[in-house]
Amino acid sequence: MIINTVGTPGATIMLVGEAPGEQENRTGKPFHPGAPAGSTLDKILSSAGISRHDCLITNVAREKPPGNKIAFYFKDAKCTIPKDILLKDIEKLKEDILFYKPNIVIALGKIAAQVLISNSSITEARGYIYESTLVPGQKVLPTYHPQKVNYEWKLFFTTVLDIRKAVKNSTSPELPKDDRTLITNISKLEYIEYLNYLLYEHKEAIAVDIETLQPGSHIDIMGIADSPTHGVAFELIKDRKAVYSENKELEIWQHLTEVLNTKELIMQNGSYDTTVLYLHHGIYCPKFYYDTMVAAHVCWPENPRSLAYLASICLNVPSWKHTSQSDSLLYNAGDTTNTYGVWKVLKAEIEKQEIEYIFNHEMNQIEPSVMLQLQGLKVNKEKQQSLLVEIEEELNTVQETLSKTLNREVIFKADKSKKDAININSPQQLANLLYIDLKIKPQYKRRKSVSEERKLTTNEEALSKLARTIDNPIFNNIIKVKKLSKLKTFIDITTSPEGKVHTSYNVTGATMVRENKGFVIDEEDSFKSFGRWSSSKSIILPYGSGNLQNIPKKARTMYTAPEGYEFLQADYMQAEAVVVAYEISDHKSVAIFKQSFGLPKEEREKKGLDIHKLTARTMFGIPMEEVTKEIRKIGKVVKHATNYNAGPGVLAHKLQLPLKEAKELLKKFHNTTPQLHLWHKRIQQQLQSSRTLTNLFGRKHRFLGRYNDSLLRSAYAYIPQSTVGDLLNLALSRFYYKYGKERRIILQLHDAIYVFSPLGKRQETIDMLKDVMLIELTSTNGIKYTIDVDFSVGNSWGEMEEI
DNA sequence: GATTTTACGTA
DNA sequence: CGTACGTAAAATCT
Repeated sequence: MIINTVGTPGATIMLVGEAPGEQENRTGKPFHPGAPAGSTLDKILSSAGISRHDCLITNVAREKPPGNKIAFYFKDAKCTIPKDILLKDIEKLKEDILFYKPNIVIALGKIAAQVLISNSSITEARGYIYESTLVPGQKVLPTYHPQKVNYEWKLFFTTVLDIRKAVKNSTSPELPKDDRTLITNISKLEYIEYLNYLLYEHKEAIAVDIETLQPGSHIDIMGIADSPTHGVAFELIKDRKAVYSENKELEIWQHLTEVLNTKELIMQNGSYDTTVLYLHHGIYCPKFYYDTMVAAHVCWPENPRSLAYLASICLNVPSWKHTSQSDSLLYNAGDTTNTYGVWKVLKAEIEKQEIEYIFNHEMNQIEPSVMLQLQGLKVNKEKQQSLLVEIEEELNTVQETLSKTLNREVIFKADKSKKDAININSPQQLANLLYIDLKIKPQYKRRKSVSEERKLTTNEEALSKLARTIDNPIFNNIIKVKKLSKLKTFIDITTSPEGKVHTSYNVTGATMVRENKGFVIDEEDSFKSFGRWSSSKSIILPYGSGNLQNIPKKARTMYTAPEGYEFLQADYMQAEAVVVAYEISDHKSVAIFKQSFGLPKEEREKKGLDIHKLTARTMFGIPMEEVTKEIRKIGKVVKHATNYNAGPGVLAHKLQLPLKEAKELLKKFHNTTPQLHLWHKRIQQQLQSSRTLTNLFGRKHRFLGRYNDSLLRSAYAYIPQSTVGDLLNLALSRFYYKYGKERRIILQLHDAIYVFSPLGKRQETIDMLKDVMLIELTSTNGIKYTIDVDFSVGNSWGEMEEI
């Protein structure tokens, strides 16, 4: 059946989808309201304030392709070259656009975008207005296809904003006017004049953005915007050669330094720019007050934070990111002006949401995080070497054993010259060996839902299960190999010329920049974060394994304190469990935390103040004396698992018990601690009414995913996890600004701070840490409390003892 | 060579 | 049907 354009003649908006589906084919209506995509489209339109009666609706292809596979209409797998049969439909689409003359066409999904604007990357193109390549002069705005939104519900928010933007632009057929002036050909003399103007006459903040060359992160373009409509890009390096003589460049930098030291600054991910400016030019940027990435993180933590994304939802400017390589100066000027524009919108949003406190709290963390990145951490080369030797020896022993038992050469790393050998670290080869050659009962990965396809696995969970059920040392040896090879990756690392490793701490959570072919680009698809820092490889100082928040204990031993210092670690005790206990008003647990506050370890043990013993005791209804080590462990695991709503399967795995017993344990726990389920109910109600949760510091998070169990679990974790994250980061920045000159912070590990303490000044350091870390919290129902801190010391990061 | 998948380290 | 994060190495795609 041929499905033609439907809708209200005279409508100013035309929606163009991909091809009719099953139901459309039967009913003759594109995006039939009963079909999944049609019903999602209706939800999107209504959230954007319109309905399908305000639109003309059509598809690129007018007939359902066989098997619903759109690739049927194309000559290439990427669906860019249409077959003749589709060319006829495209011609019809063109005729319809010319006949109905909509003011704006919305391209839903990549096929429509490919046909209408010759760009099939929706992630890159969406949210911007283009002139159609199919119908010259026609305005087009691409966004996600409703079916895609169906699969990835978090895209709903963005798609609605895109439609709203299209509605705003539907009052006339003209392309939006671009009133920005982007200066890219300014002489040195004019530039210095401009810098002087900024310094002496311009009153407002300025937006700054540097472009850098990799490797080395050298600044080739310096960008400044003094308003959302005026930006200046100035080139310092061209074709990898300095544009100016040393003296002239020095003169420029002197003026720049003065500007950057004096003006209030706006930046997008200024963490990167300020690190480079400080490392290469000694420029400090004391008034860097406004970061658009931080602002977006506190306003919309669940959405992307790249400048291209922010500009698409905050501004009505043309798309410019694709010019980064063809015209890097124009691109940079676009970056700075748009950063300025985005800041103005986000500033208003911060005020509207009343989250100035969280914004400033995050801005305060940038300097300490930059300091940590620049400072790095020294590796003890001798220890590193001895660890490597130790691991190699152990690996060799297991290699021999495994080769003998299998009667086959065993290797731990891909090696094309050894065709008959089996690589234990290859999931595929290992699966073949175990499940085909040795005919062992296949193990499947745990699935998130039953509809997912079953997949073979050779992960540790599967191997340890096999080791328990089948009496054969091979499984434990394989596990050993995998563990040792993994450990080796943390030890066999390159260090800087000074023998250090560096990490980039990301205040806004997930990494936002990545290096690609020597260019630093925005990471488009990672946009999570619960307010904790993440740690990743530094592009500026790329030494070490990158992430310093996941180093195994054994590998930590190669990080030793410098002469005259010791590692001192300050840890929030049971932090998340304390937050949960107060949130749910678990009076028994609260009493334990209260009584043990400030007591040393021995004292707590003497008085039996142990939260896990309490859990076990309450669950089993036995006196404290009868809680053995084993029973306490059960209490500990159950407490932990239930805090995050884990199921019986996980509990059974962790305690190595049959599923039935795990179920009974959970039942026992919930019978004795009914408050937990009640709290989960309250969270569910909040999510249903506003989709928003607020942690104890006022940090808000909107949960935009589809309302299901996975979203709920994520939500249950939010308040304890993000509150502890904010608590520690508040303490860390307080320490940095108050004691940073006397004591060096070394590491941040989510609920712990590490510092170097001079030998003989341990108590002084502890007092400083206590001063900044003991912060009073107020639970949601108004109870005030403080999470206790414990301290450990050691010569190396890996060997620390509680004191 | 680029991208995706699998596995696994930490709090 | 713990959550959050990041990286290494293998597998797969183009």
